[in-house]
Amino acid sequence: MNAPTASVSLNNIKVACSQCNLRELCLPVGLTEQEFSKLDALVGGRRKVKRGQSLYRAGDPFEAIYAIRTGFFKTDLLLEDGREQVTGFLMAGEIMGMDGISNEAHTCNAVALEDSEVCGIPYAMLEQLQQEIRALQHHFYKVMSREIVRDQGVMMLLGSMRAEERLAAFLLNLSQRFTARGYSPTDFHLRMTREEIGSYLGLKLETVSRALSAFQESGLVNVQQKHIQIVDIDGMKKMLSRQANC
Amino acid sequence: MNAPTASVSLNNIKVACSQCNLRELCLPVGLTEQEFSKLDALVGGRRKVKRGQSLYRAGDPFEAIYAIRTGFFKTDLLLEDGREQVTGFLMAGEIMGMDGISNEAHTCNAVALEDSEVCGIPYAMLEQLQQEIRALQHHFYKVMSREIVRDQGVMMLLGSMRAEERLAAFLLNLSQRFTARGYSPTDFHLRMTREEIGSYLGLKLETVSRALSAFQESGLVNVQQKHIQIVDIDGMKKMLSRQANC
DNA sequence: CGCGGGTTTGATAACTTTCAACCTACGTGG
DNA sequence: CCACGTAGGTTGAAAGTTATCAAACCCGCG
Repeated sequence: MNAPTASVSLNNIKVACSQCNLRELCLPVGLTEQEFSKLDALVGGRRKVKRGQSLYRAGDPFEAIYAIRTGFFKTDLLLEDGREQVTGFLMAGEIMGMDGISNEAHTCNAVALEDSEVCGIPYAMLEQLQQEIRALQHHFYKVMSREIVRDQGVMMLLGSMRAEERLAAFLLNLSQRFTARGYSPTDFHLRMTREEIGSYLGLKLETVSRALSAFQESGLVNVQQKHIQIVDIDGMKKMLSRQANC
Repeated sequence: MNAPTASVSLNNIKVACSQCNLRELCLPVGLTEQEFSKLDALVGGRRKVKRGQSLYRAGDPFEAIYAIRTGFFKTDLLLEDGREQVTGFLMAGEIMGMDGISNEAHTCNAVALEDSEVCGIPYAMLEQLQQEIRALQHHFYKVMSREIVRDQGVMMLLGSMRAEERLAAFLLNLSQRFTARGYSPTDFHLRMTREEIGSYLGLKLETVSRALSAFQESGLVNVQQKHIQIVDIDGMKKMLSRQANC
């Protein structure tokens, strides 16, 4: 057993991307061993973020992007009057902070919704490494592009759906992302409050609550506080295509 | 006079980025002459798109991104039921098509709202050239990041503003972009219909029309069909910060 | 055991959409 | 060159959806 000695600080434990069970979510496939070892050297190390704490705040100088190892985050913007607009919810394997590239400062806040751990990837080094690993460059463009496509989807949701449709789309999206991580597609725990869901969906918290109650009423879901059980996932999907029938 | 012979097809006229008066909008600053000549070789050539025509459609294989030389575009998604969601309006110097990187296919349609001309930039070659010109890599990441930030702004608009606030934000955004291109900040021509504005802002065309009428009523703007004259630009800006006072 | 954040539910108000009629400008073809 | 057709725009009244305000509830935690 190679137990670490006391002199090895926990902070020095580097992430080994090559060993990470999330690498298929966050890295390109088909890297060589050599490429992996370069990558392992790049990743700056893990950082724990306690529930409620910020990983970064709007205005902070941009230095790194972050891959979530464990936990759950929201990103939001604060308006002058103190109201917040949640712009995204992020889970393990997803990448945060790319908004900061354009101005060399973050434009939103990233707040942990549960105790979480992230891998920091210093951006300057990432740009450097992309010169050496073409697959990484290609992959990273894809990641950013995916973010743009995701945002377009949210714009569509906010621009053209009604409250219940928005909530159905939201739950189905979560379901799909949990599935991709090996969790149940139909049973999950909401890490965010109704107010945060509402902010993300452009609704008030009461409206979110009412929509959930309505779904329960129709037998689409069981809601117990933050625990959601999707009973009729096809019925939920029909809520989205329903617009096609009007 | 070096008049082209008949054998010189118009299609062969290459763009010279180094000569383009929009290069400051679309390229990094500080490129060397040598770098510029590489770039000139890269850009695939101009393409004219007549009003109403598509530059690309959702589902088209992704081959290139496009910089707008002249004209005006909208990007939109078509829902199953035929309704459209406009996701952006783009003008000279702006770059389109980055949504296509993630799936190697475009996810939206790009339609010219007036006779336009674009520079196609084959994506594979762009990735290649970034290996040679670091400044280009950095710049292009910034462009994509800016797109993400822009989308966040739209999400905020759709998620937390009322009809008149949305329209005010929209007009001020146009004003600012026209200004950056040397046009009047207060006098401009809308290239899109009320319906397209409405789709972009998550409103019905009648609501857009009413909001414009209300602005005219309050002496904020003069509206004559598609010609907009902003009379009280500070008043418009107050419409946005107004939320802070409630 | 009680407090407080988060949630649910009801009644009312505010906003936006819908439906409908009418108007305006522009391009086409006689 | 003018008339007419049509797409786009404006306005009004009614309906629908969501927000707001208010009260009560639930549950975890100190």
